[in-house]
Amino acid sequence: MPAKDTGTEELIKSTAKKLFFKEGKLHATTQDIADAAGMNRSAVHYYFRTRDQLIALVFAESMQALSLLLGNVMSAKMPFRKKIQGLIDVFTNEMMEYPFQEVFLVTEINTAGHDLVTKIDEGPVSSFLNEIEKEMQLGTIEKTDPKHFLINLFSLLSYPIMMSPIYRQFFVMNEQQFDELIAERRELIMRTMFK
Amino acid sequence: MPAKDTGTEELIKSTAKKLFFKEGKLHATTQDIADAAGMNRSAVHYYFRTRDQLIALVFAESMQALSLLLGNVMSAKMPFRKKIQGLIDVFTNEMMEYPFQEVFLVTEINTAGHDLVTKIDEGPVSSFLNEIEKEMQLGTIEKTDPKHFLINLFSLLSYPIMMSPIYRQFFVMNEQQFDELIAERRELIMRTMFK
DNA sequence: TTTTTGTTTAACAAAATTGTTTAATAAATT
DNA sequence: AATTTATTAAACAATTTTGTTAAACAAAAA
Repeated sequence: MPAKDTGTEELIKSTAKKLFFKEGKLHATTQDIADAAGMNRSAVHYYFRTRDQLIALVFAESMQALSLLLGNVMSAKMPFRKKIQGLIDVFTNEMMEYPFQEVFLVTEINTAGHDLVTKIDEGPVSSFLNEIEKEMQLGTIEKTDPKHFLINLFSLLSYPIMMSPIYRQFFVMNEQQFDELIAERRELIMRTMFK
Repeated sequence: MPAKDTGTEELIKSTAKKLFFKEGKLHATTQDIADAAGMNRSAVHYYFRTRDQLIALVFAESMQALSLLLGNVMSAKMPFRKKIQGLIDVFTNEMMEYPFQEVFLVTEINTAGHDLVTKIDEGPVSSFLNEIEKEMQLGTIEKTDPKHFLINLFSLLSYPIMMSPIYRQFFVMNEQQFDELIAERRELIMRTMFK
């Protein structure tokens, strides 16, 4: 027998993620996925039974990965400023690779009603909120609900990238020009968040 | 004959918008729309022929409406600060009513490849960018590419609302609590954009 | 070599979604 | 009142998408 080959299963998942997260094709069918992966559609069903199960898995893994990624940076032993710099770097990279991941997640929640509470570790976030609050008391950053600080940060990081198909047309820029604009933002966001 | 009744046609469109923009059900079928509008699915086809045409129309109207809404504020004869205040108010209201409108637009562009250049009036945006640049020279706001100023503004306005299903779970807040958080942001965004 | 096991595909079947046609209905016009 | 026109809905048909089954295939184990 062939040694239990995890390759194909992984290929299907990563292809699904490519279509959903990279290309923003939220309506991709199992046929679309099979085509993009260069295989028969039955393989998709063989490994994941139904489209819904594949999507549920992609959803769960996406949440887990994001949670882990952010959790690592948030709970790292670093000075606050460095941590924010880390968050900006890590999250910008993630968004550049998967611009529509969050769009997929929110749409899935809206349509299938997934429950992500069980899929994320609240710990790092809640202790990071405390850290933000301390920093506010130190006067490094403006005093508000620390949730606003986090929301602002992710807004400035995510929105421009996930909405790039709209804003690229709006500002009449090609993909490269827009990428340069995004690159400028790492420093810009840093300046905006402090002071 | 019955006087050409625009009521039903409008009802179908507004119901489609409700599903797409308000509830974020991007996969809504013609049956879903008909059900939500309380009518037979044939009516949808009678008025719009195909699902694609209905969606194309909803897309175009959405772009037009947004363009008009923002254009009006941007080209209003007001001091700069007032104009930003106006943008914040108008856009927050729009987002509160249709949280997933932009998600719909970007997904449509990704899947159907709509071309929105023809659907928006570039004039107001480009002259508003000039106005932002002048303000930067006056020193009211930080000096960068004025596009960043606009992108920052819309990021802070849109993202938290369109991602609320995720962040509400993230921060363990119910709908009302989150709405209060959003309400606080009008002033917060104003403070963030200036200084 | 021949089993056994896991993988891939083709063929089939079922379900969901879309689109059309035709008939019924109702209101305005002639 | 008869006719025309616009609307609605039921019935039907076509297409798309999903899911299953059975056979072919390949590689490891017996």
